[in-house]
Amino acid sequence: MIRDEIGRMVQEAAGRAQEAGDLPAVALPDPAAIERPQRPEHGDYATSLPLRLARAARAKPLDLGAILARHMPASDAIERVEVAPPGFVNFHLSQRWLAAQVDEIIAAGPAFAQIDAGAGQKVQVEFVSANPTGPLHAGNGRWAALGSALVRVLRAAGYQVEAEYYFNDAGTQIEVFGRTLYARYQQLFGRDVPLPEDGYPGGYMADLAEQAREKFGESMLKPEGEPAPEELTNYGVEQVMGWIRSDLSSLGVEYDTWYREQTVYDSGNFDKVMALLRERSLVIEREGAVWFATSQMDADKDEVLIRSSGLPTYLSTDIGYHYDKFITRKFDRVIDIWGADHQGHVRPLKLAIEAMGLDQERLQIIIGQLVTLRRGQETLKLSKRSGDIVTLREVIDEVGADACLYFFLSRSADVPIDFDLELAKQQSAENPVYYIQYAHARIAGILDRAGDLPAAGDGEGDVSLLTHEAELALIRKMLVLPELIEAIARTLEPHHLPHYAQELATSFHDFYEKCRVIDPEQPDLSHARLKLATAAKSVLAMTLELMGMSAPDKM
RNA sequence: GCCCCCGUAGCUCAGUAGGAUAGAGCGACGGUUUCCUAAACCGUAGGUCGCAGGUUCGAUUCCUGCCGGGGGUACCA
Repeated sequence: MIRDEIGRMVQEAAGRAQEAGDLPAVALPDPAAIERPQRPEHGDYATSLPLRLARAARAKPLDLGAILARHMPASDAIERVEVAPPGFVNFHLSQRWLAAQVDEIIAAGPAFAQIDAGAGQKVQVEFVSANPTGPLHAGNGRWAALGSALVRVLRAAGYQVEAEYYFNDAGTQIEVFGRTLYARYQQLFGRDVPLPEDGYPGGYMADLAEQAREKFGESMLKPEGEPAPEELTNYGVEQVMGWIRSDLSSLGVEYDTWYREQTVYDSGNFDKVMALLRERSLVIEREGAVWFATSQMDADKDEVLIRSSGLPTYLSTDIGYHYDKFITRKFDRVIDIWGADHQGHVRPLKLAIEAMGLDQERLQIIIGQLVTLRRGQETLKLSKRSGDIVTLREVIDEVGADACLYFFLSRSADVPIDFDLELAKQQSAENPVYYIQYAHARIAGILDRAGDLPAAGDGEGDVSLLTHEAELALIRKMLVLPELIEAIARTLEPHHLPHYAQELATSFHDFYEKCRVIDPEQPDLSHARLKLATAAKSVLAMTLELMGMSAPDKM
């Protein structure tokens, strides 16, 4: 990345200046902070190092800037180095170097978006992980979009990434699910059985019971008063898991591992981690329950691990699950994406990680604010337990997978989303999604017609002919992608991706208006522009792919 | 009460580990097509960055307090 190269050059300049005695031996920031100025006249990159060093060096920022500029190593990429008040050093890329990047981008192909920030570190990203007690609802789509984009970006950034879905196929909610299903099933045979009070009221449970009847006939019917047969519950859970997988798949979201909660027990990891916590005297028994003594650590209250009923809590299995992630499967880093309604679990789980003797920092939990769904004025509930849900499937069918991904991805995880289905449908015609995809389709159209053009003088097209402002602006925009990937991998904030895609499309559309690509009168320039279009198509496609969106050749 | 997140243009939101004159989309208003897709382009209007202090050469960005909104504070997940 040219940005990093400039950073190294600035450091080198500072080092040389110190050797030459022009700059006092003050500590230099590592690495030198390179920014992108907001205004074009301030160049492509800038550093405020002079302002930062002024105090320690007891010198005027402008003088320091001049010293740095004087000691900057020569580079083909940089045409001009300027010192600007109050103490910036601005770097202008050379037009020739910029134009040459078009060939570089084409030659690199997908590797253009590949950087090595991760150095092969093993990272797991776990997301969605909704209970298999009902179909995914619209809000779950947010975590699907965010998580899958993050996985792709981290891979591009050189991490070895595994995407994982955690199925809570054991525990209280499954038991309730089973009772509800069995009640629905019995009703089909005329038994007057009420739905459990705490059960799942959604209509899909009745559909599921109907399916069960088709499969099992009445063989699941047990004598009155007996509990729900395990086989029926398992059947229901498997069905729901199938729905979930297929919904995610139609969003283009792929997982490497579908992990089952039951595995935490079967593998012995649950017992191991409980024993570990006991060894460290962090487990106490009180009021008939077993507690994790987090108040002895950095918390103001203890947490229940095993209820007085003997059943483990969600927290305790999650602790076992994370023991499995770190100890058994040896991930260097684990990223969990949770909704804000789970934020209370962050502290206790992190304390458990610490209790295992691991650095808390290895577990990063992204807390995303919740999605509320509305249809016009009517606010819709997004809870399986309250019954009336809007499924992710409905949203995908109504607004399309691409628009859905784009919408969920374009907002920071820190802000709640108010999703208006009516509005989403209305706006789908003038959606940014189409704006971006249209740019890709436009290029495909141009490349299709390129055959009509006479051959270029040099046989392939000399990119140094690309000197128009709009051409250079497009190239500059393309060069942002690797920097963006680095930033997203560092901040775990993929919402920059849609904004970038939009800017890139704008740069292309602007170029398209101002520079005619296919012009038989100017074959050399045309071939150079075809290369630029080819490179832009490639970068656009990579950006769309990182978001999980399609890049159509025709619209 | 305590903890977490948010408050930026009429609306929806960006602002990339404090930087130089705060941006985009939509909406509003006005323009652009003998020419590769007008699902496009160009222009105009629109802001005391919730309020008040503090740190700093410099704060939308960091700290404190207040106001407003969302979430959490269960032997639910």
